Amino acid sequence: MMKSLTRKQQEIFDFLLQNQDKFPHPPTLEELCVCMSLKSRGSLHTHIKALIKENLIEAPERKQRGIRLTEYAKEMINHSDDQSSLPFVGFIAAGKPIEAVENITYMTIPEQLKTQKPCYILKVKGDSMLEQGIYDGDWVIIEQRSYARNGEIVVALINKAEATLKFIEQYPHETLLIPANSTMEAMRYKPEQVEIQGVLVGQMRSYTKNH
Amino acid sequence: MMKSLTRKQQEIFDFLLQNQDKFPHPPTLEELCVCMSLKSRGSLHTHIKALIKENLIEAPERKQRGIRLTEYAKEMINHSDDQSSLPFVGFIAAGKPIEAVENITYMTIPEQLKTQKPCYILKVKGDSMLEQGIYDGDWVIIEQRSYARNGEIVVALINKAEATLKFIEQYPHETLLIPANSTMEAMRYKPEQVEIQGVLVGQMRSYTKNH
DNA sequence: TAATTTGTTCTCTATTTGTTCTCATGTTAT
DNA sequence: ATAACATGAGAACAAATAGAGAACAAATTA
Repeated sequence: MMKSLTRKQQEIFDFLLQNQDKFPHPPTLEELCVCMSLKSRGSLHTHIKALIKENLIEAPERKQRGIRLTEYAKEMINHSDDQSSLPFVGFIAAGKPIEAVENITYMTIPEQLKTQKPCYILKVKGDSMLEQGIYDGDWVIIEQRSYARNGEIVVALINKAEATLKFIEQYPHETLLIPANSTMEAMRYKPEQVEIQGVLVGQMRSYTKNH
Repeated sequence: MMKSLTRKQQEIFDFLLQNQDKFPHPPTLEELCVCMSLKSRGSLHTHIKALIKENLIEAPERKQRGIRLTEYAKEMINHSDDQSSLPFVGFIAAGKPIEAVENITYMTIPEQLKTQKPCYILKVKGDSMLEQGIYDGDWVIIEQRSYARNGEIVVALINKAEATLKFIEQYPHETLLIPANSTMEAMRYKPEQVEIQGVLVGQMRSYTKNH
């Protein structure tokens, strides 16, 4: 996240973050040049391009409406010191690795849906937990944890390759991963094949749009 | 949401917002020109057209004296301070009135689970929406609304006595309330027996505790 | 009815702004 | 030392924005 910002790029980004409310209108390149003590719009623009590439600044596409931060960028400050929000990190579909999203976004989550420990959010693809009331497109809140009790629903990594969301039953020589869908079979593994990546603690669904 | 106005457009819109009470009649283009220090009505009109396109100003349709803000624009200032918490007001169980809680509590809800309009939160008792993935103990986010489209899930008040959460189908002489549970029957009412109190827009479930 | 006001469209022009270039100067790492 | 990179200046270009003024038709007023 925010891997490769140059010193100057960081400086410009910080300035925009701190002064976003102070501009009546989003600043133009010319105005920013003055603030940054630059004499050339062109120079500034190369930095702006880099910030656009990092999804921190809106791409204006030649529109003359000033330099404005993206929602993503604004989230960074809002949620950096705020413990009511959790990161939405990717998608989970039974049998595939977790598909990480390119830009992590944050969602404000009610206290009742999370735990004291670190949690993150995944979006469910597929119907393997249908009978547990977890549908395609639902969000799930996962507590980051490497162990589980029998009967909990876990994010399990199988053979270090496939991720899945299933009930878990662990016995000395066998680990069962059980979908809540009667059309699917329970899967049996040796304990060392299954790595627990987290435990389901909450679930959410929107009935309005496709997010 | 007011995506991107030009500087001049923003300036004009701001002026109208701040001075909407000060004009005995809605201002004419000529009067606005004076306020904005413009010499040409035509120039101003292009900006006005842009604001009309953004649904911030009513189109006067050649009527004279017609520059006025839309309801949408007026809402924007009222709802500019949107907070992300919604009130948890009570329990809903099929066939009983909504059971209000004594102390209303507030839950912070992610943007993705609500709408622009006022919403509130209920907790579900019972299994009448089981096959829609809404379980006993789930929270539901309800948009306060007195009408619904067929196929939406609504909070319906029957005979001014019983509240329930069901699919709705409305026909000229009959209103159907359909549970998503194949062991239960659809219920048929006369339209005047059914009062819509809200529409389901989101759902949440905790897997950890009993709240 | 006639005169005036007002909204609307049009053309023309000027300025601002984002964007892309080239060139030059440092700094850092291999 | 060489290459790679970060940084900055400035020129040049195209598109977006902005304003002036003329002309016209509908609405309003006298």
